[in-house]
Amino acid sequence: MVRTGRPRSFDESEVVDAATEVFWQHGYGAASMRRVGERVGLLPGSLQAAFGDKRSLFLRSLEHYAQRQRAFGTSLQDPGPVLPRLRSVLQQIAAAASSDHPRGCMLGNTATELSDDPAATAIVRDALLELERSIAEALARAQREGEVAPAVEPEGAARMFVALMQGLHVLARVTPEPAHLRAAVDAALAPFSANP
Amino acid sequence: MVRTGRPRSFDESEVVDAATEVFWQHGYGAASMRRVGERVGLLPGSLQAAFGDKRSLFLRSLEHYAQRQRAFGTSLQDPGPVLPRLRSVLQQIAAAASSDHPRGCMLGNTATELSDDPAATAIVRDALLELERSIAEALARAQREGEVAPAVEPEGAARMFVALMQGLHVLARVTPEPAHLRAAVDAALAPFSANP
DNA sequence: CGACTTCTTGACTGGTCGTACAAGAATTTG
DNA sequence: CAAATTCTTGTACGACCAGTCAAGAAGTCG
Repeated sequence: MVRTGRPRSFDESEVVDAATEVFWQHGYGAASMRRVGERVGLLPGSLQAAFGDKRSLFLRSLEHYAQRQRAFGTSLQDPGPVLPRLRSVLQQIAAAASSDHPRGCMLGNTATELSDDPAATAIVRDALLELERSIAEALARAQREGEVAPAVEPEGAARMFVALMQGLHVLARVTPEPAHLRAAVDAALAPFSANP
Repeated sequence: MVRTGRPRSFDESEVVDAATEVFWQHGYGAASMRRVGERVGLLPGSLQAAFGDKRSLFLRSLEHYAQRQRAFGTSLQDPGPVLPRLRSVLQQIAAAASSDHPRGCMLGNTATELSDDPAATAIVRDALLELERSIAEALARAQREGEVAPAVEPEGAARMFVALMQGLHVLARVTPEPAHLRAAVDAALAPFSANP
């Protein structure tokens, strides 16, 4: 069955990209369909026809964001030391404190704003659980290779790191000085190294 | 100068209490003045006359919330072991995961939603900094008394705990099982005890 | 009691929002 | 070329919102 009729004048994935930016920056409630439309040169009607209602477009943007986040989790599985990579990502989050308009993590933002929406929370939960698993596996491997102290319990530690990441995103919004948060990162990582 | 005229028919602090509940639960954008008014039996006009615009009422509610939070910080200064008290508050946050409608921490919620509002972020920043100082002082004292391991750096550790608290609030919104988060709490606290 | 002040009421304004819809434009199929 | 199909356009609708305001209600002071 070949699709007939007038073809789309826009690239669907570009619109999802733009919508993700808008929802990420402003949140679900404060972002309007008109704003998303203006950003890509589309009128309300076209958006509705192509993506359905606002919530549908948001959920699609959230999935898109979650998909991008998976890249970090899989990169942790690459061979080599794990703690420096963990430190790097935490410090990147802390560094957002010096940004003019830190926008946090869209997963955490959504958890905060839309905790009553089952579909949204499911996407967030799945993405964070997957990240947690990736970190736990990487920590377990690093432990076997002698990088991480034997006393560490990888699963609990991974959950702690996920919570810490979300907390740093929140604090980066109100902390003017990134060094402040880097101290928290150092304190969290200090007990993990096998070499005292 | 005695105030004349018709007296207020409502208790101002009761309205602030109610407004705090509404803003805490729904956030700034999703809460309406009418909703706050209905909760205490006031019409829009009365609210405006008594508290000014919506943002003023919100900032007052946020200050009210921050003031209540200070109680925990000062309670940490009481003599006696510190780590059990720290564990207790973290586990209480984790326990919110089993609540029907976890509403997180109003400070973190505000940081996420209103990071562009200077007055709001200032209140959040001050409250979290004060909490951080309280934790750092308590940790330093516990360290002198042999409860906390000597290798711990109290200031960095305090910042880490504040971040962890905010992160747990976020995760509690999407995590159905509190035990999941309690494992993160245990992992965070494990390296702090002086007795291995 | 009466003048004065403050508060409450309830309607109203201007604006934004999500969404629906009808008419025209563009493309494919027969 | 003509019919069918799909997309774009622009407008319109109903709902909700923050904030305003005038008129009446309820007190206090002289």
